[in-house]
Amino acid sequence: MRVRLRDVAERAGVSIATASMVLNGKDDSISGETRARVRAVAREMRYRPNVLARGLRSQRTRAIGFISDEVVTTPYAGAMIQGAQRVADDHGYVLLLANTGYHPDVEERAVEALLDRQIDAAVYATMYHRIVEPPASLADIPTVILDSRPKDEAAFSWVAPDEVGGATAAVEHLADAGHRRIAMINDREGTPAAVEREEAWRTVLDARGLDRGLSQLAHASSDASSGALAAAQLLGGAHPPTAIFCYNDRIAAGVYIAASRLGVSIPQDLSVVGFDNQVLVAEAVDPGLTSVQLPHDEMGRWAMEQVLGLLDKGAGPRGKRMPCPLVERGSVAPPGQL
Amino acid sequence: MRVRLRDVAERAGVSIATASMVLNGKDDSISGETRARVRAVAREMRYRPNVLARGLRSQRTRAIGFISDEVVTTPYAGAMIQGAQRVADDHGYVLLLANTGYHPDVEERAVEALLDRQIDAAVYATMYHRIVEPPASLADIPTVILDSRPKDEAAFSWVAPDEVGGATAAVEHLADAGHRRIAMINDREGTPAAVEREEAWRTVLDARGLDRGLSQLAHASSDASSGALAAAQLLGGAHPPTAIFCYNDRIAAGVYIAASRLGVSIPQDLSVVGFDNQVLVAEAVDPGLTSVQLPHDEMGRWAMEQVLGLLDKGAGPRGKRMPCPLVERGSVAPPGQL
DNA sequence: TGTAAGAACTAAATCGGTTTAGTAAATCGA
DNA sequence: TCGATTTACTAAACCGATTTAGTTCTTACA
Repeated sequence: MRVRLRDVAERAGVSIATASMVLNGKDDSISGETRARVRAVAREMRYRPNVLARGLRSQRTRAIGFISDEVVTTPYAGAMIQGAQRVADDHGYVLLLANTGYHPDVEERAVEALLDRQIDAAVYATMYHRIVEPPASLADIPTVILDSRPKDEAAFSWVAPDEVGGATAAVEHLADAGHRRIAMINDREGTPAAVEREEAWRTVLDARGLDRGLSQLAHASSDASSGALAAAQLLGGAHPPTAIFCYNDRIAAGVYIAASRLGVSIPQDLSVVGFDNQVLVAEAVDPGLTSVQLPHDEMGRWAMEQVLGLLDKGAGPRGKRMPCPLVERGSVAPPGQL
Repeated sequence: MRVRLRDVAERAGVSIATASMVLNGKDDSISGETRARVRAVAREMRYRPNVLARGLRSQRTRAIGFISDEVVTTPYAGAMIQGAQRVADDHGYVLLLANTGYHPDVEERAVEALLDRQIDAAVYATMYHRIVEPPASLADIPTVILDSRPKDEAAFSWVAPDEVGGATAAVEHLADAGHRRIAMINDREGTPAAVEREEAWRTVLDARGLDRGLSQLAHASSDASSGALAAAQLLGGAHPPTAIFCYNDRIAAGVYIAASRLGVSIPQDLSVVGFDNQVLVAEAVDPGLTSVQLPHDEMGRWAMEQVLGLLDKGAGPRGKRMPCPLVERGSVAPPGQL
């Protein structure tokens, strides 16, 4: 059997109450001698408190619920869990995982299951940046939203990528290289990520006085073959772009495919910038893809720090946009003369 | 506050004991009328048992620890967690997550933290197939190893990919297409995965009477640029292979890069098969990469089913090799005539 | 008619801690 | 020197369930 507090107390010749207080640092009124003895015995017997019993009485379990739609499955997502996990671990907290798979019923059940376990707080993570409305039952405990924004910003803290900043850096990088016909292939769905990245693209073009008429916008669904189709159209037009800013790396991979089929070489004839910085994709293509990094790890850390902060300082909800740095590889060069 | 069992009992006009028995189905000696009343009241008051209290008394928490080295971070890994999660969820269990990041101290601490929470059983998952020795403290509860094999096979159940089966299918697929000079680029580390895949490659070559002297073996570290180097060497030799079987998809991506630089076209001049079936990579290249799939989801499910089985049937430890199907895309064709 | 057996419940112990309300002895101030 | 604090500790309540050992009240049988 496990060593119980009672065992420690008996061996140290003190009451359970005394042992408890010593081991929890509430030992203002315990003599140094007793204190030392209890500590020594506990260590010697390798005492570890039963977290269930403790939680039952004190109503704090040092467990944080991590609720995600499909986050766990996506290649980006690991870093979010990882970031959150590390911070939790540093503070002696544990992560309780629940996957909901988009289904509201499942989500409801999953959240209930976590609440039944008396989680102290929750992180509500999503696979991609969007507007979410977490289940009502989460309102009872500190909850922060990870990689999305809440419908009601006053109700929850949140972190999301600074899409505008990242996209701006990407397009400016192309403009700085000398490009004047910078196309964009955006995602077909009007997600916040898509809207904000497109907006940033437009803003930079305007600011630089680049002809929007020649800097075309195309759409694709988020995979390579659809990206290839869109790119082929763009490149086959009358005034083909010399650079393409892609909604994500998978679409960018499609651009590589189309370019290679059309005999357009990257980066000599065409510069490409992606988004997500999925190393697997970015390094699988030649030349390596310059891409905007989504700060998953940082967001995960921030979310967990925020949630722990809410737990003891009890501050109000806050929102945070996490910077998205541009990672340069070999897919951008000055435009050739056409 | 939450509704407690006491509240339900009071409202239903019965003792706490009676209410408990009814709601747990131990109601052999409870009248149908009382039974119905308690059930109705519980539903009406939306009663949910406090899992901590229950676990404290009954010593079963319906929580399974999921311990992983870095599993959470890798793109393959999500599917393992997902598979395990789903099965756990179906049986009313919850997953408690711990990441250890290879560090033995951290691992020790993480496992202790889970044990403190009275997990009923554990899944010990790894990022890649190898031989592991889980911490001793896990011996006290049912534990199954996911994506690796234990040093002591009598001590733990385990699931690992059927590397030999998958690799055999891959090489036979190439041989069936007519190739006689099938090279392999293996991983530099001698992991079980590498050893077994190479062994399968040799076996097929022998069985088919293919000249091993011409079917060369090269090595690379598991990334695209290293793969490209190895492929360039292979393709620049006196009798270049007409097909390459790669240790993984990242190396295969490197083969694409080398081939394109050397003007070797896939699949006309060179067929390629990868391993892992990382969709992001396999679809980012053109033509799509034929690859052997690692059955992460299935392994996750199997591990969780096994762990739950151990929990109530208490059977002995078992090992399982999960089949790795070949996923065909466009990277294999009959060899050109040289 | 008396009693053993069964049906339908309930009181109380228990799980392993935390926390509150006390208590006995030592120290202090007047 | 005596009541008031302070110091150092402990008994017991409590958290919210499960579970064991009874306790009534019927019913059945001899």
